[in-house]
Amino acid sequence: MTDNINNQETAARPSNFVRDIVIEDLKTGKFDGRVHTRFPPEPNGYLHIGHAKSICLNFGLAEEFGGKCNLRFDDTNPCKEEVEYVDSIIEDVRWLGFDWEDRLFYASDYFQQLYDWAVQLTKAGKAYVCDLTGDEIRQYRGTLTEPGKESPYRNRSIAENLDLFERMKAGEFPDGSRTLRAKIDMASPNFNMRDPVMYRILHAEHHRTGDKWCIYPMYDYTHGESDSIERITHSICTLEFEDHRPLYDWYVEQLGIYHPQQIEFDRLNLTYTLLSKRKLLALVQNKHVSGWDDPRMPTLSGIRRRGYTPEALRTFCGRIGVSKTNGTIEFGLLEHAVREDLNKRALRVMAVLRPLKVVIDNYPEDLVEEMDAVNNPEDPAAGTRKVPFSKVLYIEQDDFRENPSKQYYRLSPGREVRLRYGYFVTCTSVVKNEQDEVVEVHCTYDPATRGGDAPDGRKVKSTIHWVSAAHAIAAEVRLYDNLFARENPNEETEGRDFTANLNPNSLEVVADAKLEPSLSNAKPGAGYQFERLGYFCVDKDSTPERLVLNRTVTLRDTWVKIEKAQKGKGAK
RNA sequence: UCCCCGGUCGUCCAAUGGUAGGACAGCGGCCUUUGGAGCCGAGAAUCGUGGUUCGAAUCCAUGCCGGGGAGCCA
Repeated sequence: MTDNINNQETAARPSNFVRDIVIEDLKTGKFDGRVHTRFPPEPNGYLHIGHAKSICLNFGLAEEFGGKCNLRFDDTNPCKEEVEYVDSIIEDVRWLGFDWEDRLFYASDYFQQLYDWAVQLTKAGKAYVCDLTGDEIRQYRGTLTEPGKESPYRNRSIAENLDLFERMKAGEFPDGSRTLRAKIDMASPNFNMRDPVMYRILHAEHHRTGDKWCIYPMYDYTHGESDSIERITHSICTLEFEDHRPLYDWYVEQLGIYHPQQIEFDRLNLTYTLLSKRKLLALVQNKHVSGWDDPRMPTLSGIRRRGYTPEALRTFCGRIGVSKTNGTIEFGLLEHAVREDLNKRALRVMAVLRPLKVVIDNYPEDLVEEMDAVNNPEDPAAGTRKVPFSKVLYIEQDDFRENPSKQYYRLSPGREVRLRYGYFVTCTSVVKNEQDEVVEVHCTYDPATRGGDAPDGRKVKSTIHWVSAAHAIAAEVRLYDNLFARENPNEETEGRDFTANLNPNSLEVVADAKLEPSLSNAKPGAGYQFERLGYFCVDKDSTPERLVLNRTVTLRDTWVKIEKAQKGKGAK
């Protein structure tokens, strides 16, 4: 194990305080040189990118130090949990590329053991059955500044407690009528220690145990013991559980069982993004999005459908670091991570989102040439393909300007540009409609520049993409922007809830994009770079008749910056 | 108001008493058959005040600011 501490890979990883604790524990032999973590979601919603951070941390630590990481469902509240969520969580963690082998567990697997331990604590006088109502418990608990009062049921005899707890389990009492509570300290400055509830009565169907139980253990009572059963060494959770650690420790100490170490880190916050299961659920239920896997959602299923790769996500999670600061990561860092990954791997292809017809007047009427195009300049092994070229083409509307500014150097009247992998063409005239809009551009081409090279060495400032009109495939392309218009979607706007911050333009559907023919058998999930436009992937809504694509992310675009700066100047 | 946890470039993370460094963003340049990618460069921070020390982002005190906490949720 010392080898694991000192090997080069370890040294190369960025340090963070959780990792430092693990390294220190390995050094001192605290857990006999073991590293055993767990990722413990409650199956009450879909996983989002915030969970990815936790997954990468937990599985990553195990990976780095030759340890293990379990997947465990914290399913102690049957009212909120569903198998649909269990299934999606399993799929998402796998997709991220992690493997828990045969260590898939459920807190509900431990219900009997947990019950037995509760009996043990009761027998030891450390737990009691309380008949206070929810409201009364709250009143007795005290306030931030005042200590709580002891429950009148606190000093019941052990025999009575045992009897009542058994009858709670047997279903003799209605929901909410009694609880089992730990007998700790009603005057503790930490609310979690003011006789916390261990068990509540819930006559509810559990997605795994059915109606076997009508009492369910609380998170605080369950978590440490579950970790203990699984021999977890480092129980990593988010910051809001810091105040719960004394209770976590109390339970395992009173029980005298193996004691894992809880460590808290900061949860992920992303600009323009909401990472709260409750609010994401509301977006789904109120149809603000098409579902949990809407490509605008920060869920792993949404992100996956959007075209992000697991590699990009893992890189991102590694790069953002782990600390105890409450920070917010800029969304741009995530985008950078996908671009970096996709740039290396995505096949290039030409597609025109908003077609403008181009006629090359001096090109033979019926000639079709197959031009050689490079599939990925970053990866020679990806090879080349043929792209048909003909007299009538589509180019991007953005790539033509009748009255260009000085800095605009794409196609305009009288100017020569390169059609990528095609020819140099010069604009000679335009055709306009009644609204004075350019609907057709006429050009001449230079036959000597076939493939895009000028034998006389002359240069053009711009290279633009195109597709042959006769060969183009029509497709629907969905363009996405931030789901929220505000950097912090939680910020209230005049007392209205977070949905007031939704970006009305987060989805734009381009109904009639034109794609080069090599895309004809593209399969759902496949990702491409549309040259000069961005990364796109085939959506599951595609049919054999009609492709649907999602824009994953645009390419970095310095032109929009120049344009914005120009407009800014013009305004002043 | 009481308890807990934090405060380092615009953002996120490092520096573990010894030259404050990296990434993203922004800016300038080079290169380019993607205004992409790549390459180079400059700029940019230790919350305030005292103290300990030869030496403090780091240790101590205090103030300020931010986050979390009064579920029979997790």
